[in-house]
Amino acid sequence: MVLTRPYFLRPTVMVARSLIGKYLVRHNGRGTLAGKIIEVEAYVGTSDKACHAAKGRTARTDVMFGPPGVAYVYLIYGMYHCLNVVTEREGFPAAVLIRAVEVDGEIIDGPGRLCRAFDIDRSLNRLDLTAKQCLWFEDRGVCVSRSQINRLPRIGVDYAGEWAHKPWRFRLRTDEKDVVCRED
DNA sequence: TATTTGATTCTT
DNA sequence: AGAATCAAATAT
Repeated sequence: MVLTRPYFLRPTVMVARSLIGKYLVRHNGRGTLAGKIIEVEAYVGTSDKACHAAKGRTARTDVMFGPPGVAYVYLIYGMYHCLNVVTEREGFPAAVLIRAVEVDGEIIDGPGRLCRAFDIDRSLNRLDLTAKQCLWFEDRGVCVSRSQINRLPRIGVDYAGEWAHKPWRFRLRTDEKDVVCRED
């Protein structure tokens, strides 16, 4: 089932954690590719110094101020793209960065490599990810309990001072098998 | 208008 | 440890 707008209209950290185990699905001229999400990061509001929106509403960050469930794709270090999905209400800038997925048992680690594998670039910026066009999220019934998720500091945000330490990176544990499925 | 930097990755 | 490579932010 495709994740809809209300799913993303929630606190960003909650959306980030719940995206672990969901699927990212890409449909393009070469067919359809789906990957289980295993790592994400939350970026929350103008007070979060690591969030691009901390600089205010600019041409670049404008999309984060818009409605949730929309793609925010940007170019980093001149050569790699990063995929985010906008969260929370319109007017509150926040998003979740998709850092790693698993496709057919193979882990695609890192936002730049992920975007390369999924053929994602800035032409997909502002795409509605709830409209099932050429990129969307699916819940395929995979149950991930809180004990299977590691909370870690975000990567590459040392410049953000105190905000750099916030444990807003979520990664699926791969060292532990046969974890009982349970809601919490 | 010029310089610096960065939500990265690959090579040395 | 450093290069690749460029848009956006910041300094001048």
